[in-house]
Amino acid sequence: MKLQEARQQFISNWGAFGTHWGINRTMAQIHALLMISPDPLTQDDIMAQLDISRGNTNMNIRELINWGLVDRVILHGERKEYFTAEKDIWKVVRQIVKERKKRELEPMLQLLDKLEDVEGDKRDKQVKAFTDVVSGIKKLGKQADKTLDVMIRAEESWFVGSLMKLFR
Amino acid sequence: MKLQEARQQFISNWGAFGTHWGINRTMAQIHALLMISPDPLTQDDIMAQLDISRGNTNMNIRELINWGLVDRVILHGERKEYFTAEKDIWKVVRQIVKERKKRELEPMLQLLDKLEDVEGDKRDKQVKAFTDVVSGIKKLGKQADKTLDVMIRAEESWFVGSLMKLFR
DNA sequence: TTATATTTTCAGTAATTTTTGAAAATTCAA
DNA sequence: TTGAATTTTCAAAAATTACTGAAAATATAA
Repeated sequence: MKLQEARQQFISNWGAFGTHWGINRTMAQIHALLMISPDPLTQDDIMAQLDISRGNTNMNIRELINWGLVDRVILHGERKEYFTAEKDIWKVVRQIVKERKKRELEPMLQLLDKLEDVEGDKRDKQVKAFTDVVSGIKKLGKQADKTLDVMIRAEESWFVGSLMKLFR
Repeated sequence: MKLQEARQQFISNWGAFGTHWGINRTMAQIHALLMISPDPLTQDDIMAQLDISRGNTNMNIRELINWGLVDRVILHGERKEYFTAEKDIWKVVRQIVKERKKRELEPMLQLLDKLEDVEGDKRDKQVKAFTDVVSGIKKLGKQADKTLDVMIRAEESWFVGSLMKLFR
């Protein structure tokens, strides 16, 4: 397969993949494009390569910067801003995990704390079913929270090595 | 907090949570409702409690059944079908992991295999950047694939126990 | 069988999300 | 400063996704 075709396929599939994970298609495509681009790109490069509007490009780049997946780069003597993405996939995954933990897991755990001490007789089937499910989720969520904390701090070699031992 | 309010909050938040993970709101809400319901419910119960149409209810129940998260139940001497959801959150998570692995991770790995052997000189910066990223993702993906396989087969106690040791 | 209860389908509609593009704001070289 | 280059904003339009409700299909009791 030729490079150009392979790049297109990668970008398009990474975009489709994103939509299954609550990330919008364009944002995932910009991320894909920047990951496979050896040099930083300008907003106009991205617009041209993905054939999308200036506004769309700008908003999604900004969102990628918020997620910590893309950085602004100032190039010596250039007026325009350039953008670049982390290319080490392990670092990318860690960054995504870190953000999603903060944005989703932590608020969910807070909610569960509130919901767990619902009024009513634990003998009531309805009350029991509810609190059992809520505490189960809370327990698993707390475990996940701790595990992810360690993972976020870990080096790739350490993590993969440990997992290898654990999971053969 | 009163049970009814807590249930409402749980259902509504579980729905919002789902949308961040590529699952539609209603499907996640039906799942939430069934998880906290001690007894199986009919389609009409679900329609009434979530205030949604028959068609919507039916389609999303079927989808939940496809995901292996909800089961049809025939109740002795009853004409109507009843539905129930797995309440052990560890089993729920394992089932979701299993499905997503099959639906997303495996096809992605197949694609990466194809994309990895792109034509062209490895000295070419463009080619190198592309293949480096693709092989990096493939490597991590394969590791994840193996790890998840073991997780799917594991008992909760084994998994949590091992993680505890590993991650303090 | 037949009648009735129940489930499923799906075209049309509604709601939500994404994208555009032009105007406003900002930046920076001269 | 000024003004051209560049970035940002955001109302409106387009695209996508989800939902409704009634008709069709299916299942079951009599």
